[in-house]
Amino acid sequence: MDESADTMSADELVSPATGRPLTKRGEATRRKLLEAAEAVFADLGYHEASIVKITERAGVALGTFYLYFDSKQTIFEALVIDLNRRVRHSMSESMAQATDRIEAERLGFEGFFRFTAAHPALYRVVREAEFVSPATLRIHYERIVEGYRAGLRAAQREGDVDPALDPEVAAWALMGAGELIGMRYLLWERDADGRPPARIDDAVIDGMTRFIGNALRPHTAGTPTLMQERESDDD
Amino acid sequence: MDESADTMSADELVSPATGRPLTKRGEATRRKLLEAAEAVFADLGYHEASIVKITERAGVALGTFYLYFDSKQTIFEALVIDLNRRVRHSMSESMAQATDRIEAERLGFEGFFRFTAAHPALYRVVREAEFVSPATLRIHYERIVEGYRAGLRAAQREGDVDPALDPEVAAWALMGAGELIGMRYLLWERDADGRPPARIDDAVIDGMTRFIGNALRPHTAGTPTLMQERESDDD
Amino acid sequence: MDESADTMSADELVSPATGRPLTKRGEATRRKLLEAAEAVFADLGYHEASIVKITERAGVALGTFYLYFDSKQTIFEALVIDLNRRVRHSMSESMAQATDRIEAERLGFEGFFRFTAAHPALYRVVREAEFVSPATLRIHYERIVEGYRAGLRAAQREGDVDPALDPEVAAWALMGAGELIGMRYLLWERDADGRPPARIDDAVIDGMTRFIGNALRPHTAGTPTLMQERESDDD
Amino acid sequence: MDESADTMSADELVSPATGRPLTKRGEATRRKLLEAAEAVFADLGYHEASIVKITERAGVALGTFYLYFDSKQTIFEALVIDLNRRVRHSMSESMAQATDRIEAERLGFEGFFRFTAAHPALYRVVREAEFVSPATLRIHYERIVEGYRAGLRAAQREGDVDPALDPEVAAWALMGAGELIGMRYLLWERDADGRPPARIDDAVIDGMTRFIGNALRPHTAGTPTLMQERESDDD
DNA sequence: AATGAATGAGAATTCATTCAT
DNA sequence: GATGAATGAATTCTCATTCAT
Repeated sequence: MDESADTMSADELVSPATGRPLTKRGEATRRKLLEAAEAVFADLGYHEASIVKITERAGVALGTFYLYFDSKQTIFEALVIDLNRRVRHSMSESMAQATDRIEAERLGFEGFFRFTAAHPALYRVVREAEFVSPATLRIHYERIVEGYRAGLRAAQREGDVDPALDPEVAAWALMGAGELIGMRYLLWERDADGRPPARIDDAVIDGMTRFIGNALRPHTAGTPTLMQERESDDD
Repeated sequence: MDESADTMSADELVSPATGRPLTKRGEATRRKLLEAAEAVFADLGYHEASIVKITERAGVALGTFYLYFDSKQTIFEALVIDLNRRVRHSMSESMAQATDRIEAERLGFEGFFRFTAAHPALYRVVREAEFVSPATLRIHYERIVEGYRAGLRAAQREGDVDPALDPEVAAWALMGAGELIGMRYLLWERDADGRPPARIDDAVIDGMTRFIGNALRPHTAGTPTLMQERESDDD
Repeated sequence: MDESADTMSADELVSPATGRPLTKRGEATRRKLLEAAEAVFADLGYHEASIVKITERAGVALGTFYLYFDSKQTIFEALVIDLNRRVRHSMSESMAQATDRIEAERLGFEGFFRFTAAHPALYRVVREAEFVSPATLRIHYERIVEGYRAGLRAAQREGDVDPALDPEVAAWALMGAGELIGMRYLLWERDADGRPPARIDDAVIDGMTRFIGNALRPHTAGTPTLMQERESDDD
Repeated sequence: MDESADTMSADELVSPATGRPLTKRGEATRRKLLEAAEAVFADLGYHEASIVKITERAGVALGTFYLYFDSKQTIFEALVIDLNRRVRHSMSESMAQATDRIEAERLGFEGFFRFTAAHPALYRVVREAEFVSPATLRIHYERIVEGYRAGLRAAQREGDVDPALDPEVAAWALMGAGELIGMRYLLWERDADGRPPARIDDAVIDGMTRFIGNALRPHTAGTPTLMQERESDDD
């Protein structure tokens, strides 16, 4: 997996202290910190992690941290954005193999699962953003949904996906389904030796595929009319 | 909504300090603490919350806390378990109205959304358990999945749900879908006045209903065969 | 000198943390902290002083500090107000011995000098307030000026002090004169052994007395007309 | 006011790093640093000021600072000495206008007030020296007192000033009086718009003039005898 | 001469938990 | 049962100073 090729989007990095662009040496140190932060947050979660632990792991002095990041929260956010880029990269690489639209969606999941399996602890980092930096989590989800939605729309135009589906709603539903499946069968699962699995069990993948296929594929007849009887239910 | 009838499962409460069962007065204090904790955790999240804030809100002295709970984590766990009970109550109450199996699933979602809408900040508490007490979150999810799975199995036996679906996998997928939809359209959404909506927009509910209906309903022909060509993909 | 009788004005002390009134034990601890702070600020000045040093000197744990004071600045301010009370006490005790109005003013200085000589390092604390908490320094000066001004007014009514003097301006001038004399001849002066003097040299007291006497006493004739030629001089 | 003509006494400046005399370019950089330091110390006070802020304001790199000054304290001291020169310049320029001895003293005050009014924040810098570099503050005060004392002595010889006054003591008293009046009526005073006044109110100047005139002028008869009854008062 | 990255000691502050009353 | 004072480890962040380039 080469998604970690570059660790950070490089658009004009500047020192938060001086506001000046980084020198080459500075950029290298910044990268060391980001990599250390990734490891530490994955091991300990956001709240157990500390800046000392990050700088120790990066092999730099404590004060150096503040040359590159304003706070623990700042580096966390940078990391989430970076991880988002890498997950999407893994997903789109996977989807590129697809021969049809629905298969593409399925392969998107596989790319997602592959990333999660390769960095089991890391995906936890992303989810913790809900409690650390909600705005950043929104960005993460919205960027993924955006890809899904575009794919679903295109598939609807070509008749591969049920035209009655709302692509936005379906995209959020699919992402949620994928996350929980990933959490349940990758992060919680342990094999006989107590180790996390390298990939999701085939049976689960089959189940997931069927579920997605059902949900998305166009249906000829007898389609749902249930919602007609929805009445205004309140508490 | 009467799901808050009793705030805590009451099976033989004992003081963690003395190990003795609680007196009536003791039970009242314990309940006050739990209610205060609910409010404080909802307002501030787990890490910003503090024992002093909880005891202040409960109107008891700091030391009193440790008469009833071992630690901040303990009371948090008690709260999550309690919330789980209340969410499931809301769901099953809703499902009881259903006239058919698939509608029951849809109504389950509505019960879930209703609870979330009524206590927007509270459901955040449950999700935060992933980072505070993962074991407790598993319990929460598993209890919900259990209900789903049983429902799906029964529906499959009666031919209302696609027999090819794995009920366990489908249950996790559905729950994930529901959570993300809830988060997106209840917790993040704001109306014109910047207030969270009391309920999910009808169009979204329709979209969700279609999605679920598709995913679950039995399909006569041309069913997915895509997975046959799944090959061992690695990193 | 008994001006240190009570170390703190006692009007309803409350914990800054809980806002509740202090118990007897709490008040004792608070006093210990205040006394330690007095010593530490006097030894080291505001910026070299630290909360650890204060609590170590007080013999309490670091965290205890925050049960009684919000910050280093807060305890400093409390101390300045307290010292102000004690200086004024020393001054008014001294003035009570006077047999005439002008002598009273002179004795006021002596009371001030006596306090400064008894706590040489301490008066530095008060002056440092200019840079730490200007508002508190204003309070300090204004309280002293208030006393002066009242005394001068009364003396003017009885014909003991030049009726042409502005009592407010004269009060500030006198206070400034006293402070600098005190600084020069008490805080800077060292005797043969390098020790600060216990009192100001008589010759200086005489000089000061003459200066004050001149400045305040009514003058029969040839009084100043200098200001007539003051013209609007600007930069 | 041209007192800022040269910002630093120029007797053979050398680099503290190399010990070598400064080049022309070096002197320019040194001056930039000193001017920046003046602004930063005035804005923030000694402790809030930082070397980075000074170098940023000067538009040079952080490391450059140590080419010209040994430490933060060093540059502060250099600044105080410089300000002292400028205050005295302002005072003597003012005194040169006087037609008699006592008026000269009054005009000295006006020069002092004019400087303070023109650089309200700056005079604070000088006073802060008491806590940063007491030795430097002594130099500052002693240089001013020296001028006063000489003036008073000359005036006494010519019979313009009370011969019974101790010129040294009177000088310190006058300086203290001037400082507090300046602080009270220039630095604390705010006009209707909340802005510091450009000059001291005439009434205050009049009051001050009367005070000084009284204190210094020779008095024909009935002069103070109060001090004869001074007895050794101790604690 | 000038640069700016790196350093690390030191500061203030928080808070879960204990325990004597 | 209830109280609330005391504890102290741990955390984040600042900044004067050094030094390799």
